[in-house]
Amino acid sequence: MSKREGARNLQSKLRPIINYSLTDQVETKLLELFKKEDLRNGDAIPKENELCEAMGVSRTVIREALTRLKTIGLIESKKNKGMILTEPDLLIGLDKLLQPKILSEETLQDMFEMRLVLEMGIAELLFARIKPADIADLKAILKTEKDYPALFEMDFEARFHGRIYEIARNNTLVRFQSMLLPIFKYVHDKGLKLKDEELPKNYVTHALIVKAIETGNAEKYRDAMKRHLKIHFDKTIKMRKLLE
Amino acid sequence: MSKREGARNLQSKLRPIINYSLTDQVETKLLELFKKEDLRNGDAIPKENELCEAMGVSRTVIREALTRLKTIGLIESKKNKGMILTEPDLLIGLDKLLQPKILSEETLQDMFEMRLVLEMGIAELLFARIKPADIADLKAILKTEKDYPALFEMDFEARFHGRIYEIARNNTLVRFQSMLLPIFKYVHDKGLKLKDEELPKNYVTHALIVKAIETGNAEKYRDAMKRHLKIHFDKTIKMRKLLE
DNA sequence: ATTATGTATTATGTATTACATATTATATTT
DNA sequence: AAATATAATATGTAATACATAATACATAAT
Repeated sequence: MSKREGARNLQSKLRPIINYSLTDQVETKLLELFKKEDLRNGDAIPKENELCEAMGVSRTVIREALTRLKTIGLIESKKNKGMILTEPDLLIGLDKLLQPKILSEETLQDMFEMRLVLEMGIAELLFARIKPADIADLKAILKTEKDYPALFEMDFEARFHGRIYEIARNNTLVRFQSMLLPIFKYVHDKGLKLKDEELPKNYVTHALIVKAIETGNAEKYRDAMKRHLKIHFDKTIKMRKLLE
Repeated sequence: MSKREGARNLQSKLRPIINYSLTDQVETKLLELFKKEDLRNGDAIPKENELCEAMGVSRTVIREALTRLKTIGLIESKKNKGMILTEPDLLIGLDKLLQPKILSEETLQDMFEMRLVLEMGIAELLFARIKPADIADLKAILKTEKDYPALFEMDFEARFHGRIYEIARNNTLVRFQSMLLPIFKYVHDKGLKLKDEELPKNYVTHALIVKAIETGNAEKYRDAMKRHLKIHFDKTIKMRKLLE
């Protein structure tokens, strides 16, 4: 039995000690408190000094735990008023993290695919909620793209596809996809570049997608969208095989 | 013009002063530093005291800014070693936020729909990556569900649908959907309860979905899934109309 | 010479105290 | 009664000191 194996064997008998810091404990206690007291959105929470006394720790620790909760958007503090529970923004912090340099290849690929999944999956909600005025809007957007040459022009993509989610009336998705797009572009650009002549012959433009929306149904929309995104699908499938 | 309107009018001319706290500024500066220095995953960042001196603020402020970055998973600190940049977990903090009580009806609905969208949109990736062994796995899961009576049995749903995402080989989605499911269940349960006899006649079970996967293609899968999720689609469309 | 143990150093974690500052409520002035 | 000054309050910031865990280095034992 090697030294390392010996250590592991010992570990299985003793189990390593996990040392939760005071801040960790306070954070947990605070979350428990909110739950126990059934505090809602907008309700005030105890003052820092009250928390110090109640938990028997320094204000430093209390404040660090509170800072964490503020960071995830669970509470808000006003200079004299104290602190209140807030409706947290699920996408908070995401904008700071969704940057190519700090994410692994793996995660970037995951996000790339997530956008593809969303574009395809939105169809049902889109058709359930679309109104005539929305189609007019989409057509207006098309006009501004008249000489739409490039395969992936950020601004165009953001506006057009963003509008799709707006029509589907899901605000979280609207915001999420707008955060996703820069990542998508990055992964796209980094991947194997296609020469112009390699562009798929039957490339589906936004205009064709609008047509599918106007005259078709969920399946037709998806068929158009799938072809619009074809090279991206091809690319991610190729990439994922390389990562394996 | 009311007093309030007057104030608003004045505001449009003057624009309120936004007062970034020291911590805010330090946080921004830190992020800039990481970018400027092109720091990567695992790289060490300056010591707290060095940062204090460099920026001319107290360690209190530095530490509060650092706590924020730790909270979103951007850096990690070791007791004597100092701090390093880490690959942030995009889903960090989400588990603390994805709780019915602290989210608005609107956001809950958004999340409910997001799951529906993902289940439908995953089809392409699923079929691009599925292997024979995966189908066997799915069938094994079916066996454990043999007397699958309920419309939405958390554990079954989590295992079956989770496996779908695993097959699609997107780890972030796997984890995301597992966090999403409790929310989904909550929204589902809260909504109008269906009596047994109201259950759709042609309710599609997991078994039928597996069949669609085994013998079909993306469209067939989606058709099955759409019918499997039909009452949920119906419900969310009804709900959203109520919210308008 | 090698291994185990003791020691010093280092950087983060926690505690304490003090003061600054913005907001609210109260008191005062006109 | 309305405008203004004042006090009280709770968070934001600063400074200092010490605790503690991890590492490197020195030392002693075999």
